[in-house]
Amino acid sequence: MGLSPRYSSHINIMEVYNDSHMASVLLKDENILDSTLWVPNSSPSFHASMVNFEDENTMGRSFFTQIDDKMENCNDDFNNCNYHQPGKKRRLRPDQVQFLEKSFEVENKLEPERKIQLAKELDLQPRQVAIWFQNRRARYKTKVLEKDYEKLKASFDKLKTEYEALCKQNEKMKNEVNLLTEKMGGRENKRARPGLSDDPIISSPVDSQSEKLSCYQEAVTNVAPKQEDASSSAKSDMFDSDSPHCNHSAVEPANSSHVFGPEANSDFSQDEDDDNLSRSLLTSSVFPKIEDEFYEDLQPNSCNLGFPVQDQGTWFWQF
DNA sequence: ATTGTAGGTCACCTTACCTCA
DNA sequence: GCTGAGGTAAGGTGACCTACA
Repeated sequence: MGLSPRYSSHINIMEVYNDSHMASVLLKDENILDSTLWVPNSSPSFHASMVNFEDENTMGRSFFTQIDDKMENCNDDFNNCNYHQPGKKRRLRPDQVQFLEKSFEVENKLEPERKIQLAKELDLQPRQVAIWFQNRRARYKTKVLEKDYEKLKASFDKLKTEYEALCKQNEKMKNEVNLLTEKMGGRENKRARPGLSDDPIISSPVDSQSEKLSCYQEAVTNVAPKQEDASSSAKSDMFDSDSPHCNHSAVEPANSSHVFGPEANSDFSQDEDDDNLSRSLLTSSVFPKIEDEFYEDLQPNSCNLGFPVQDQGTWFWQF
C-alpha cells in the first residue's frame, strides 16, 4: 500500500470516500468502528474536521447528504458539534476540556485503549483526543520551562545581589587597608630616620610591613570578588612568586608587632599570626563560605554549569 | 538470527482558525 | 467594523519503537 499511517489517517477524503479498501484501512487506523461517529455507507474515515473541502462543487452529492444528515443530528447546538463546517476549527466544549484535563492529570500519556474510551465518552474522534494530549503535553512543557526560567532567574538575581554586597564590602576593606598603610608608613619613616622622618623622597630601605600590607591589599583586590578556583587563585599576585610586590611572600617571617602599633599587636605579634591574618583576610571575612551560601539553593543541574559566577554574568541573562 | 515493512506514537514546528481587547 | 495578539486545534515531518512475515 505504501501509505504511511500518519498520511493514511489524514488523507483527503475526496480521494478515498468510495474506496472500500482504503476505507477499511482508515477505519483500522483510527478505530472509527469503535466510535459513535461511524456512519454506514458513508466515507469511511469521516474525518470531517480534518477534511479538505476546497472544491465543494465537484464533490459527489451523496457524500454531502450524509454530512448534512449528521449535521442535523447536531441541530440546535451547531457550534458545539464535532462535525463542524469543513475548513473551520471548533474549540472543544468546556466540559470536554475539563474531562480531558482531569484525565491528563492522572496520566499525561495516552494508551490506545484509553484514547478510545475518552473519545467515546466525550463524543470525539480518537485522533482529536490524541491531538489534544499532544498539544496539552506541549503546553505543559512550556509552562515547566517558564517556571524553571523564573527559578533560575531568581537564583541569579540573588547571586547578583550577594555579589554586589561582597564588592561593596571588599571596597570598604580596601579603604581600611589603605588607611592603615598610610598610618604605618608614617611611623616607620619616623623610626628609621628620626631626622628625616617626614622626607617624602627618602623612604625606608626595607619596608617589609608596608609591602606585606600591600600584598594583603592586592589579595583583597584580586582574589576576593572572583571566587576563582585553586588553579586560578595560584596565579594571583598574592601567591605569585614572580610578583614584584610579594617576592618575599606574605608569610615571610617578620615581627609585625609594631605594624599595628601597641594598640593592635595582641593578636598579630607572631609570625604565625601573620599567617592567620592572611588566611582570615582571604577566607573568613572576604570569602564567607561563598560556596556554601551561594549555591545552597541551586540544584546540581542548575544552569551555573560549573562556571564561576563572575563569568556567568557576561553571558547568562543579559538584563 | 536478521532484515524489511507496517503501524503506532512521540516531539517539534507550523498553520489556520477563533476570541478578545 | 477592523486589527493585532494570543490561544488552540490540527497539519506536517522525522525519529523511534514494536510486531510480524
